[in-house]
This record gives sequence, C-alpha cells and structure tokens, in this order.
Amino acid sequence: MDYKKEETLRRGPWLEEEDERLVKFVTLLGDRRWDSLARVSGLKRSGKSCRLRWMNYLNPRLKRGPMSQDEDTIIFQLHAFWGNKWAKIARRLPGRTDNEVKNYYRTHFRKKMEAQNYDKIIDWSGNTGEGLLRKYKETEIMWTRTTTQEHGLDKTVKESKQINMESNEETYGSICEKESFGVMNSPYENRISDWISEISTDQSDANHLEDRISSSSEHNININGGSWWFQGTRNFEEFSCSLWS
DNA sequence: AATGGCCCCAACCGCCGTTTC
DNA sequence: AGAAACGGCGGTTGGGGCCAT
Repeated sequence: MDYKKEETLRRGPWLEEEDERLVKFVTLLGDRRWDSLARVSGLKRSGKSCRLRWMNYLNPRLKRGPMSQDEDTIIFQLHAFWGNKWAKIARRLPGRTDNEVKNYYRTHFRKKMEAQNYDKIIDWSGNTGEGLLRKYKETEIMWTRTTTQEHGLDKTVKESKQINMESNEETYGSICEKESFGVMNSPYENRISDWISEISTDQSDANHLEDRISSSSEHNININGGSWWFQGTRNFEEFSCSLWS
C-alpha cells in the first residue's frame, strides 16, 4: 500500500455508518479477502481494520455481555494449560474472541493473582530449566486429574470449583503455582507455554510421565484412571463442541 | 463541581505462517 | 520457486467512563 493511499485511511473508533456498510459488504462478499472488501465497500479503512471490526465486534455469532462463571473457570483452566494462547482459548468459548479473553484475563485474573500475593513463588535462581519443566508438567497432571473425570467437563468445572474452595493445597495450590510463571514474566514462560502446547498432542509422552508419577509415593494424587491427557482433551472437545451445537 | 487515578476494552501494531499468483 | 498478499496471533496503547477525594 502506497504512502498517499495510507494517508487517507481512517483510524480510531468506528462510526455507525461504517459498521452498517461493513456488515452489508461482508454479507455480500463473505468474510475473506479483506483488502479488496475494504476497497470495494468504499470504507476508508484498511482490510485488516475491517477484519478486526468484524471478528471482534460485528459478527452476529459473537456473544455480548459479561463472562459467566463457567466461562470464567474455563479461561482460568485453559490458561493454566496453554498460557497466553488467547485464540486457542477463545475457540473453546462460543461467541468469545481472543481479544475479549485476553482483556478479561488481564483485568481479572492477573490482578487477582497479584493481589492474593501467593507465597508459592518459585525461586528461579535455584532451579534448572529441566527442573522447572518437570515441576510444571507434574502440577499440570495433578490439575488435570482433579478436574477431568469420566463424566465430562461441564460437571468437572463445577467440581473443580468445589475442590478449589475446599482445598488450597493440592489443586488450587498447583494451579496458582503455575500461574506464578505468568505473573513473574520469567524467561521460561513462553518456552514452557509452547512446550505444554506441544505435549498436549503427545500421548505416549504423557502416559510415560503418568506412569512415572503414579509409581512415586510422594505424590498424593486422586486418580480416576484412564489416560489423563487424552481424557481431558476429549472432554474439552466434547464440551466445547456441545456449546456450539 | 473539579480533578486525578484507575479500570476496561476497542483498536492498532508488528510479526509470522499460509495462500495465491 | 519465489514474491506478494492475506490472515491470524499476541502484545500494546489510548480514550472513555467511573469513582474517590
């Protein structure tokens, strides 16, 4: 895009007329080829800006209004699984956008975490990267086991809340400890987050670690059988799919 | 009533992977 | 095969609104 053309592009908040026009043209042309849609529509906006406006605000599939308690819990749980993978988390929440999830998390959870000033802060200097990864993975397994059972996530969400209220030691403690990774902005954070995403599809690795931990007497874990990650993932899939249907 | 601080969220930016030509 | 265009993502910013003083 040349300089002169960019000069004439509008920025900032969208006007009602612009919204109406955008909706009209998306209905006509579909939600693809945003640059040409922006040109054809006569909107003095970039294609990217049009796309964003549609995706985050105008799309009729979007759900408006405050987050429900279940959505709140899901965001909390999935962020513990995946870290700042907002788009990935948003895909599990029908009608919510990555931007919305991101904003929600930033304003609610981080603040909450900082305010509560958890004392389980990890001393980075005393840990190796490998040790931290292992610790992270183990707490993930503990969390998954206590929140994913054979009856699906919708019930699980309720149970996890109950567990959280009843005990801060095993489950909530673990998740908070993981959250401290995020709060501290550790150099490991992104790598750990990416790594967790990778292992989410690696069944054999997960089972291997499960065996190792199950055989250890120092872990007092309430296990309900099955392959933890597969079961958890499947339940998430089923649950989120059912929300869309 | 004025104002300063804070919260919230829409919008933007830059980067990167994918698709198209 | 490679360049350009496009789409998606995560991080950041700016402004409006609310609230306490």
